Amino acid sequence: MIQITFPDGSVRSYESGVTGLDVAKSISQGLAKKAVSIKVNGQVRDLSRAINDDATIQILTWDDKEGKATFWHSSAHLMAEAIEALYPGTKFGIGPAIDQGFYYDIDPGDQVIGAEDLQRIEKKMQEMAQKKSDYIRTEMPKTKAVAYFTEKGDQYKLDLLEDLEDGQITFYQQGDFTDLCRGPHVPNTEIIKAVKLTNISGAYWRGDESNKQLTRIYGITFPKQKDLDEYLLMLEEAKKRDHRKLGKDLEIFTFDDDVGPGLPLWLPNGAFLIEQLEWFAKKTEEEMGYLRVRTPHIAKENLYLTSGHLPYYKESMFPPMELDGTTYYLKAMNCPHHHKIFASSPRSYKELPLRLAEYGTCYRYEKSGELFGLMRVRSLQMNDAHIYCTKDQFESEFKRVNELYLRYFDVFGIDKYVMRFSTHEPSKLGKKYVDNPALWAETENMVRRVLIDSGIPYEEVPDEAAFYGPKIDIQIWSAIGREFTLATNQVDFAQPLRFNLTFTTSNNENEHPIVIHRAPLSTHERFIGFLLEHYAGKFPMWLAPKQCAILPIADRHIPFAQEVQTQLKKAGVRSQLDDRSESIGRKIRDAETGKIPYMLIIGDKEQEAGQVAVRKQGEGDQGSMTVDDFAQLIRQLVEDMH
RNA sequence: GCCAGUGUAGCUCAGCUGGUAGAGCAGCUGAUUUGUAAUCAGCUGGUCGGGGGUUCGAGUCCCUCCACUGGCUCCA
Repeated sequence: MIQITFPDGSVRSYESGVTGLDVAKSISQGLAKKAVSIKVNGQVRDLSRAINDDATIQILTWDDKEGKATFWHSSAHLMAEAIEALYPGTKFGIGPAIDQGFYYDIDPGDQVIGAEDLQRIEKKMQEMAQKKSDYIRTEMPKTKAVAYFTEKGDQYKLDLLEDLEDGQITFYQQGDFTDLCRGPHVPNTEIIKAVKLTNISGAYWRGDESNKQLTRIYGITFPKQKDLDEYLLMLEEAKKRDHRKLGKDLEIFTFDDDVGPGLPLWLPNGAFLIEQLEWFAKKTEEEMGYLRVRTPHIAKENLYLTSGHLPYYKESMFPPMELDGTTYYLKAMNCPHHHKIFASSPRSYKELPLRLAEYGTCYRYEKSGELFGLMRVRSLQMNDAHIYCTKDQFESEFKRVNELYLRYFDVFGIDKYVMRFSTHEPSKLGKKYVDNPALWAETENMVRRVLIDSGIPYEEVPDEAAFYGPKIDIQIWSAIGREFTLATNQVDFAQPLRFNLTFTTSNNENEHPIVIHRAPLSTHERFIGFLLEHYAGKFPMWLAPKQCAILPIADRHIPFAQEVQTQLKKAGVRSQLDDRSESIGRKIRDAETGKIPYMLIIGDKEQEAGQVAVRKQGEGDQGSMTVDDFAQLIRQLVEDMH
């Protein structure tokens, strides 16, 4: 007999060799039906595998994150089975579960699988799922596994096998499909009730651009049709938040073929947002001791040779311009210009930390396939600043920058993000990274300490640092789920050396400062794209281009409405007057869909009482009040930044 | 850049197997003067992404370029 400990701490005795499914059944039939896999001593396994020793277990279902992973991984196999049946000779790469579903990378050879094939595959999967095929786990020696895939001619699986240790290789089979796989899997296909293949795209084998591009098919499956319906509904809702749609509807920005891809044109509403953000950033930065500078959009090649960017970054820069025998580049980053400002006069330790800030305009030649609305563009304006400090000041300066981030995040209500701490890979010193092991270790430790001291949860990712130092990034997700770096905060001990930036210490010695690159409000482009989605177009009062719409009921109310507008303008409230000969219902509808926070309805009653009837966007009638009271309400909301 | 797809009026979209463009909204004009999410009528508007080809004839078929979309790769 063995002792099995459950998540609630209770312990039961079972025969040695009992399977996960038996254990689930012993608790309840319901659980046994829902169970997809089992966690045994922290390791997720098939329900059918025997448990031979005392163990702590947890039966996993669809409701568990790891249960979903099992479910989707098995679904990927089901999709592969369907593809093999429909497109014989297809070779298979990898087919993992992901956050929202699964994918399989396949090589259909000469056959082309396009979007219209997805429904066919979906149907086949549903048919196959109903056959209730068991997922059968087998083990075989590597030599036999190699022989199997050699016979099948699947070079991808052979490629994967090469990296596996000798010994027993596990396979899973369901129906006629057999796959090299670590597992685990659901007991049988029947549990997969609803299938949706979401999209199809290319993906390089093993993520390497120099490898062959395979066809990747993404899908998602559910144990109930209702879950799928809900998921599809959620996708629809997300599309409504897409900044590209909102940006068009709310007249924030546009693109034009004659201007060029990735070069946004800011419409008046967008320009207003930019100016409000700049006002806010400048005010905040001034409070925190930053000095504002301004630099040109281009510079000589030499500047980027000195900075070290050119070899690393050339592909991302616009092609050079030749002027009078000299090569110029459009700037892709502001730091070299700022370093030159630091270098423009002898610096004393008494001046440090020196914080130079600029909403600098940069141009980056992003590959055409990478452009994405406002989130990924070729002209961008960065909320940039460079802080030059001594090693002793570094930790407190870095901390101050973090505090600035948190302050901003509080103002904008940004709570769904991941703080990512990127460190270097010691074996790549001198290649990918500047060769200064001591400074890497020292600064990485300082950054880590700041994060821990501030109690900020973070994820550490090795080998993702900038070439000049470690960094932290704030990762966010767009409405349609694409990941972006919103803000960044980077340490740089390399460029001060390259530019030979120095300051005089209190001992009258020359020393190199450390530089912190920071862009807490990202770029105007990405930040406004993010805000559009974050607020679903309903900007807080201080950012709303129009704070209220004045809606006269009949034409005879227009003169009073104009008076109201004048009065509001004097009080600093931004309004828009709808003097069309339209019904009040229509005017309200247009203001509602235009996401204007407040509507002021003016009819006979209001005119007589010298008041306005206030309606709040999305909420409805709020009753009447005087214009002064309304202006006061708006001013208060602006002040609270709500 | 790569793979797959899309590209018809300002916007959202019809247009079957090739016979030479259509709706709703927006816009303009007029009527209407409205009480909390679309008043009515008339009119304007497109070298069907650009170029080339096949054909008696191309929005529809082929080639090519451009842009966009979904991913991959890469990054604020």
